Amino acid sequence: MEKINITLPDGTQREVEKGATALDVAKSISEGLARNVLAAKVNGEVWDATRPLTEDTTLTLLTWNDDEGKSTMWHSSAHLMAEALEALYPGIKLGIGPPIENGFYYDVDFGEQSFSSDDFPKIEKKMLELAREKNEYIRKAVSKADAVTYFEEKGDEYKLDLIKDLEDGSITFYTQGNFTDLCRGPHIPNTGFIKAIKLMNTAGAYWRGDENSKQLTRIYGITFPKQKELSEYLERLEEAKKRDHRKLGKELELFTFSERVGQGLPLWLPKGAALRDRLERFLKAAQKKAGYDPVITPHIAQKELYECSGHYAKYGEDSFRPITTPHEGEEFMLKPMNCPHHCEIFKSSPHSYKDLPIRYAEFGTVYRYEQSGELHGLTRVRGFTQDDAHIFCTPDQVKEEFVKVIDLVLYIFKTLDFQDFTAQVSLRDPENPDKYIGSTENWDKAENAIKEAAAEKGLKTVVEYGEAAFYGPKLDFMVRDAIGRQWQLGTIQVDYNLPERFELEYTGADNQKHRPVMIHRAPFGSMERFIAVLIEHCAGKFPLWLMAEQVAILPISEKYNEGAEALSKVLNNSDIRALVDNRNEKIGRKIRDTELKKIPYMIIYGEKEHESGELSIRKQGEGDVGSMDTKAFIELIQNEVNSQIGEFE
RNA sequence: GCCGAUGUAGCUCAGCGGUAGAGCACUUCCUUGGUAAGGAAGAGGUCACGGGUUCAAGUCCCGUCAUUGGCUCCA
Repeated sequence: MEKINITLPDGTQREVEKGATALDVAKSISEGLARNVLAAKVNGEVWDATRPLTEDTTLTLLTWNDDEGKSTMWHSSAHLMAEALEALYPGIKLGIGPPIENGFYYDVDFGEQSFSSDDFPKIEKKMLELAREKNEYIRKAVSKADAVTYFEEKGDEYKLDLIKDLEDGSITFYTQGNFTDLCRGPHIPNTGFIKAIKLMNTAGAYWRGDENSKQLTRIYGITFPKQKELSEYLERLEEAKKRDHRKLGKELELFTFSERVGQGLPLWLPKGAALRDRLERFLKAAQKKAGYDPVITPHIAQKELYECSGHYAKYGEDSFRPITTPHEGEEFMLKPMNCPHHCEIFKSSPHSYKDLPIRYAEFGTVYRYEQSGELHGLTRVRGFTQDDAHIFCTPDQVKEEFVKVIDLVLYIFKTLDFQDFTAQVSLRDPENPDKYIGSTENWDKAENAIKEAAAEKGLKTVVEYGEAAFYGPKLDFMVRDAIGRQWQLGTIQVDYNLPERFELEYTGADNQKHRPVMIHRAPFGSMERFIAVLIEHCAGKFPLWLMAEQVAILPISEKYNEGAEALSKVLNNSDIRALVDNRNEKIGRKIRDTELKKIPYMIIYGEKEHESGELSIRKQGEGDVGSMDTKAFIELIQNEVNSQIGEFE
């Protein structure tokens, strides 16, 4: 019998018979491992664990602990759901059923049959039933003609549409139980690995994402190898729901919306405005140190400005319509971007290379007509404020400026406790060099500058080719919040387009005119979005320095209201935001209400404190933390605030 | 924008053809209490808006608006 060599990830080698499978290899290591193998990575490609190996191979066994193992299982789960659906709804047609980040979906055309999420339990039950049969997923290569015949007989036009684009000889079917699907695989060995099943929701989805095509019913689901993991997943979803910024924003009285004001136009309530103001002042202080010059520009501008910038041609149709003057019929647009205004500021006077870089910063409110279905709390709105700045510099200064902006972003992330983040570097699509404006030399220079700056700062980066804007490469910061969700926040973008369009120039050392490079940057991104993410990240328990109400003084009875008021004045004079709960309520009640408002510190104030001057302190979420005098308490708060904000160097 | 769901008191929700409900919040009174809900009374609603069906409509039907889960989009 012929032998082949298997190299495992730890470098060890094994000799097995030709035609052995990854599962066989797993068995030769341990039975326990074999029971957990979902798929295998064979020379870098994910395969069925049951597919025969025919040549020397480097092999990684994939289990539930590997992302590829999970997605294989979810892909197989999509097939299992399709099998259950076919059994329960004969005659349905199937679109595509891929794994996604959390689970899988399948797009289904139910034809005349009615379907709703009320049917989920029935389907889940059927899926479990089929899973217990431990049906194997069997791979079979078919010719294009046979594939077409199969789905013609089945009458599934979607699969036929898919086959149309496939090359003869590359087509495979997978069969488990009574269900056969067009599929490139891979799959788990059998359905028995699927132990816990939950269908999540349904949604309309166009065939091939084209809104002119038929709309199918997309069913989302997720499966696990253990019931316990499903429960944990559902708990995490519950936790996310509790942290939802829309819910907390209402409870903590941060912001609201009004139908009469309009969709996607947030109204900041006093506490939310105070929070936002504190964040803005924090960034302004850092930007001052970093050499930014604050500027202020109006909310509207002549349409011509955006024709010049090119924004009108690209987005004009999907923007708020222009505002017109009463008589002359001049057209003005609500500003969708601050950059054209800043370009005009740059142009207002001549510049020498000695002036560069020039950094104009503005908390600029912009308005964009987002599709109504896209609006979502504070994360997707129609009017929002960018912590915008535009840096005008020479091509040689790009890297240094990038490094400085990264420093600023890192300072913010550190202060607000976003510890887990990655930087996405978006570069040109090497296949389509003509898509981009600006010289190849400048692009090379800028792309290298970004990569070098990111490397110098030790950022964890992901490089995406083809994700650059047509006007320049960019660096986006993706943060992971406290419960593991990813959000895109800050962005730094190089721009060759606007300096060109606005004919910006500076005089170089050679006494010639040169075109500056522009860098757009927004460390928060937008105040709205950032605050939404911050709320969800800290579950509404903001760091002390950001809290609108830092300390609640709770008098034991009305007799001590006066003393409590006096104490609050002392604290307020030391820049501590304190309030007195002077309601006619018992202390237990006041503590409870204060806890729910997430106020970080409480001072219980009664006879004992009034006499001794020693304050009884409670910390939110922790309870009684002992007593101290007023001076010590003030220091405690001030030290905590100072340690949270730190210094931007 | 498209498909589905939802819209009842400040908030969370029940009611689903026959006189608008609960809990919390709010107001007043009683109580003046020591570490997560003291007691009583009261006030509060054109049941999102506009049409229709019906003797009778939060309740059934249609439209609009908004919210929401997705899809498409995102300077």
